[in-house]
Amino acid sequence: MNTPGAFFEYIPLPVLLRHARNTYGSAMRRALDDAGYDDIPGNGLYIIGGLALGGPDIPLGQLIREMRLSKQAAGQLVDTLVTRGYLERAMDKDDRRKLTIALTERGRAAAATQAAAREKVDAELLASVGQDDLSRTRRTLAVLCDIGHQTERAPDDEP
Amino acid sequence: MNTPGAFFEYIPLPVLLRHARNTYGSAMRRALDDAGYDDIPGNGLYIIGGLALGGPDIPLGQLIREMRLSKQAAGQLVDTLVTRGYLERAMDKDDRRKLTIALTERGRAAAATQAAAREKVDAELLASVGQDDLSRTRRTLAVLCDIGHQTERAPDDEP
DNA sequence: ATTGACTGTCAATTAACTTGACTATCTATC
DNA sequence: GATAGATAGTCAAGTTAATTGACAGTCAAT
Repeated sequence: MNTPGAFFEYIPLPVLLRHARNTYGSAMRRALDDAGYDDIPGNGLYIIGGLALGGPDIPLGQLIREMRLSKQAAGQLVDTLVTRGYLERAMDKDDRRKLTIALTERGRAAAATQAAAREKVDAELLASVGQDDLSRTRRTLAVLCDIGHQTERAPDDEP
Repeated sequence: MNTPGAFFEYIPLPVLLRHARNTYGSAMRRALDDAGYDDIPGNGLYIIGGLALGGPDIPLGQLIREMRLSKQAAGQLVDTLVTRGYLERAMDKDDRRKLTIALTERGRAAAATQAAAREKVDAELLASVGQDDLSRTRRTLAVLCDIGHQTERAPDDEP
């Protein structure tokens, strides 16, 4: 990719997906670093972004499954995000096994920074390829996600 | 994504990209596990797949930059892949600083398994969305990669 | 020859994730 | 209602992956 269009006549789709995802990842990471939110662990972006989108009452379990992370790892991740001031834990009053996580003020600010960086890339992409290709791409990616969900199991799924 | 089409009215592109990539990742990983190649570390797939594509003389440095990995981490990764019988190291005879890595027999077999798994997903995707959308998606993803390459630096880049 | 850039290694540390065992809470069945 | 099973999360220990910093060998250009 440093020698654009060379070497590989055919770049595998997973490699393209990885680099494309990385464009967003780097942009978001850099924006957050520049704004002083430089202590968010890797998957933290996923949680913070997901909470910002899904509202404060999004079930943690759903995010965990999407991330393919064991519940222990997720617990640790939430722990550090709480420690660093991005999240708050609270008990779910209907089901006291569950915990609810919500963004703090700092968390919301970080989420806003992250979303802005994402939208900036979105805008560049839209300007380059146009709305039609963008929509088709979205649809194609959604199909790809579904293909995965038909056969997969989470890391700590019981057989 | 476990509740398809629900909750989020708009799934951010980086999230879609992540899950789409994961479809390939899981499929490849499972195929390799089933075939007995169950000791390949995460980024090992990238190296093995990249070598299979680019021929035995692909510069390691290029793969490293694509992976955004420090050279030390790359060295360790190659180490374990050598230890586990997937790669061979050799000195570059023209520039004795460089080392060349090449797939062993076992490495080629693993690469073939991996490629087969990838192509199976490719085929499913093609059957679902058709060649036109697939090509447009590829092009869109390539644009996204380029957007990233305009502004980025590797993990251990000097300022 | 000597300086500087490049390629990779060594050693130690940190970060992220996993496994396994456990508690507490809810749900369903008897 | 008791109790068996499933669900949500925690605790602790261990493993793996990647980082940092210091270094040695090689090349290219004065």
